[in-house]
Amino acid sequence: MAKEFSTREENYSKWYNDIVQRAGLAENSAVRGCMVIKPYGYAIWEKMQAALDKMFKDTGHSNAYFPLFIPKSFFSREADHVEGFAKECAVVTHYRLKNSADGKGIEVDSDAKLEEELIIRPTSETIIWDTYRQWVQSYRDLPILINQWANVVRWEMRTRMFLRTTEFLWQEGHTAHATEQEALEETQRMLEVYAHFAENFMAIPVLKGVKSENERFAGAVETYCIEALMQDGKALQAGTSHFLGQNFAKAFDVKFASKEGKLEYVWASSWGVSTRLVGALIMAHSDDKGLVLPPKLAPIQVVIVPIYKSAEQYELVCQKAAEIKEMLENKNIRVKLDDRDTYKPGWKFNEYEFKGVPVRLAIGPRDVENGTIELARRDTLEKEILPITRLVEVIEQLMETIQRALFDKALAFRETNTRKADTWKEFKQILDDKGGFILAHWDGTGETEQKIKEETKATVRCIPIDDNMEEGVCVYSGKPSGRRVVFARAY
RNA sequence: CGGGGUGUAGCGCAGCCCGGUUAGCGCGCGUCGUUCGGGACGACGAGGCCGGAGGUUCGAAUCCUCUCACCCCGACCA
Repeated sequence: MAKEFSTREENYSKWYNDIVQRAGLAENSAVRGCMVIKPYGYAIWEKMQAALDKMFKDTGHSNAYFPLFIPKSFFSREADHVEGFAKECAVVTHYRLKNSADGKGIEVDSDAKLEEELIIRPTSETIIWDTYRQWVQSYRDLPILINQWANVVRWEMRTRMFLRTTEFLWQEGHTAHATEQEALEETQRMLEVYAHFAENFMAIPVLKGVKSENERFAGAVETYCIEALMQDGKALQAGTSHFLGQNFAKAFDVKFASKEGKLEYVWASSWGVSTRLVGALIMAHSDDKGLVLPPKLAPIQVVIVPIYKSAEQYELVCQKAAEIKEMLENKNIRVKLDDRDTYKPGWKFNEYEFKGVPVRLAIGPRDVENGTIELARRDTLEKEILPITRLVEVIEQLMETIQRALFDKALAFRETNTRKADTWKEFKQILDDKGGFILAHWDGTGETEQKIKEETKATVRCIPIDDNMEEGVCVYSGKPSGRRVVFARAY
């Protein structure tokens, strides 16, 4: 009996929640706004971590860990930074509990008030820069290239699984450099790393660009970003890399003696991606049958489902399946043999389909006899029967093929959903009818952006990094513009 | 914080308007048997302080008051 599954058409956000739940990625916890990331969901995050971590190491970074708590006073050091985060900080005020007077419960011990309140990090710039001050004296101490994998807390009013939760997991890179040029290069290098990761591992095409002033990170001079388009036509910021200038160095007094013997402030960058990427992955590729995962990030790349009637057949088929599993594992393919006798084959087919396993193999007595196996692709839902002798070769090939097919499909979707708008009417029309990315001229002012946002909910997603300069007039104000920027409604 | 909604079995819900004695259904769960190439079927069975507190009443899941929790929509955001 088929279970109901919401479709994207009917109710996009319900479809999304169904996938998260039914694929076993995460569930709501007892704490409002916080989720439990379940093993399968966490396995996807671990795959992301592994790939990113390697890229960070390959570009010269080391991992370290800084405290979860940040003294309140640190926050006020950088003016824009406090203002940006003040409204969403969780604060620790006490360090002890005691039994309540009526003996029925437990309460905060008012005698145990902290002298200085601690903020639970919404991001770590402040504590890291306070630390870097100790580490830097000379140009010889630079650059500092550090990343940390951590959890952060931002007290959001409305949350959605993976896309916006009160606590989330991420990585944050924090680098210190002797020159502006070097810091800027670092910022751009990491943006490239993110773009490469998104496109080659997540199979999601991204636009690289710069944020408008309104959307810039609190405390940054410039925020670079990668923007992806989801299947409902909304944009999702998939990663950011900030050029911090000397803002934090000045706020935390981080100076170094240059080769010339002059005392100068250090230049900085910071960059991060979060578990939000899991949400992006879901919304970019999945279909009405469930999750669809790109092979490079799939915790299970191939699942083998044995088909049998009798106990003898079970033995026979499972033995063959185990051999196949080993053959594939020798090629570093992640294989699961689901030999549970407690579920039927049909049930398993559906199970792995909504879990997004890229390739499913089914093997039964007939196959064992004929030396064949049934192979089904999750992305296209195509099935074929092939000789076992060709299997390893075919699957190795298929991993590449599926990875590429998902990217191509997502790219084609983005291309058909990227449109130019030259008039205000056209602009609104596109948003109402179709959504997607809109390339339009903008006068570059925060006021205009704000007005556009109020009237349409669309924002400037980014000012693309490319050479497509083109004179025009702002779609809203009619003032001159030097290039088109990307607008969209966003997550 | 505004506006709307929902709390009944592990999950999804009906019952409530119009109070009535053992509180129901589907999925899931357990045992047994037949099944097994796209979510099998039958038989039997387990599982509920009807969100919490107070009130009205001979009698409350149902009516009243208060309270708590969660969800959706808006203002903020990776």
